[in-house]
Amino acid sequence: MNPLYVQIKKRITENLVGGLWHPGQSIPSEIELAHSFNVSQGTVRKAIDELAAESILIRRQGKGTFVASHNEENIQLRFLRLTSSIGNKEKLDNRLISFGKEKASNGLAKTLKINNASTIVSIKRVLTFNQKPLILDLIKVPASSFRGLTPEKIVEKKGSMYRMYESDFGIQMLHAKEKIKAVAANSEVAKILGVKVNSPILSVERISFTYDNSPIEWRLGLCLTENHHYATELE
Amino acid sequence: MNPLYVQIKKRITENLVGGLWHPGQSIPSEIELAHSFNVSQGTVRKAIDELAAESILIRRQGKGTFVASHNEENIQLRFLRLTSSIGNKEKLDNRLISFGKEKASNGLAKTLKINNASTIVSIKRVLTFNQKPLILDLIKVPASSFRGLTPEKIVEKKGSMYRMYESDFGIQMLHAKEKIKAVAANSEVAKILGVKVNSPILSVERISFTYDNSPIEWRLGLCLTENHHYATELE
DNA sequence: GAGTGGTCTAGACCACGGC
DNA sequence: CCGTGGTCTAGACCACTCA
Repeated sequence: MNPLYVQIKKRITENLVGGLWHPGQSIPSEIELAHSFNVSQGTVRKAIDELAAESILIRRQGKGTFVASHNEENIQLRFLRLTSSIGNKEKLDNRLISFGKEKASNGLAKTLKINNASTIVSIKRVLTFNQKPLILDLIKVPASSFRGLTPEKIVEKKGSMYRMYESDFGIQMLHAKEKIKAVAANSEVAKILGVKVNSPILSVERISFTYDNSPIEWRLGLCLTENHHYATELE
Repeated sequence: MNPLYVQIKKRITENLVGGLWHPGQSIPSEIELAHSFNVSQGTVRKAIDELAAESILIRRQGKGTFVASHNEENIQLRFLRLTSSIGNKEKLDNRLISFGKEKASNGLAKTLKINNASTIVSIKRVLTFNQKPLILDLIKVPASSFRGLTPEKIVEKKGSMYRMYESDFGIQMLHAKEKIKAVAANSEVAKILGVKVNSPILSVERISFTYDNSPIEWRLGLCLTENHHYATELE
């Protein structure tokens, strides 16, 4: 049998998945949860501690515990690790290049855990900072999870796909795995990003997950790193 | 005033810095620590919890709490994020290219928090996997912290600088920050890594820290990513 | 069986935010 | 002022390791 706090953690997660508590809103207080789950406050605390460490919940002293959201005022683009090397604030923009549906390849179907040849939505877009192209994104998501996804919705949210997934489809990105390589720009990429063919490009392949480690988006980001870098920390 | 458990955490850290407890060895039990610090076991527990989360201590149920070490049997190269894309186990090797002393540039002095033009040890080496060159490392550390560092010591430890820092100099690397870019190979790099000039190369700049966030090593890793990738997770 | 970390409880008090 | 999360305590019991 699992420890009690793990069971509580699971029940809280179920409430989040089930849509009982919504992103940005507060969940019941620790004392209330302790009563409704018939455990001590300390046990609820430990469960919430872990969820907070995973950035699924956010504690605010004196106010309550809140469901994490991509729609927060301050933090936009929670998953964007690319930052300017010279440190100036920059204006982000989003230009859609193509939008269409296609059949998933076997490899993609496997990583997204969907049936072979399922329909997926394929999106190509460019992120620009200060008018200059910076990242070419190729994004693929299962069509079944995103019925009603249109080019207009992408343009509307100005770059933050995850905000849109959350507010328009009730799907929350919680964590992601990335594989990073250095590659040479081919002619198409070079043209879109405005560099010479064979210029070095940072390739960032990402698989994003929602609750219970379900993969929900595959993405390939091709980034210019002349004046920017991908920042990370090791422990 | 800081919370009690933060004070306890600090006192435990001081014992680690002061060399009272050594890497790989166990520290006193929670109950003993609680008595000697005159606090409850729960408070010691919370302090240790945080240190364990930072990979500074390692808990082992039934055995005790241990000081983390780079000399662990299983985990070698704790900070190496580059892995094979095809997933086969590979044999790592280490070839020293150059070893010398020089004056720190102003920029380097600033990042390592040492005086301008202090003496630093500069090391160039290649890591090979399965006989093929994979990473060209340029490493710079303050000479004052590593008196007696010789080329022989580097060759001896076969690649793990951090093991050597720990066992030969009592300096423990705890965490690091990295900046990643894609760059083009210049002629020297191309020659050493065995690729064409202007091939795309993954550039990983790392600053490593010991206790209290003191920087102790600057490193630039130039990696081939044809068959390998840098792996990371986002939360 | 003795000793370690891991879980759980109950209750007290503190620090912060907002009415 | 009240309700929230944050800290601290004391004590009970469980789960694991090793002699």
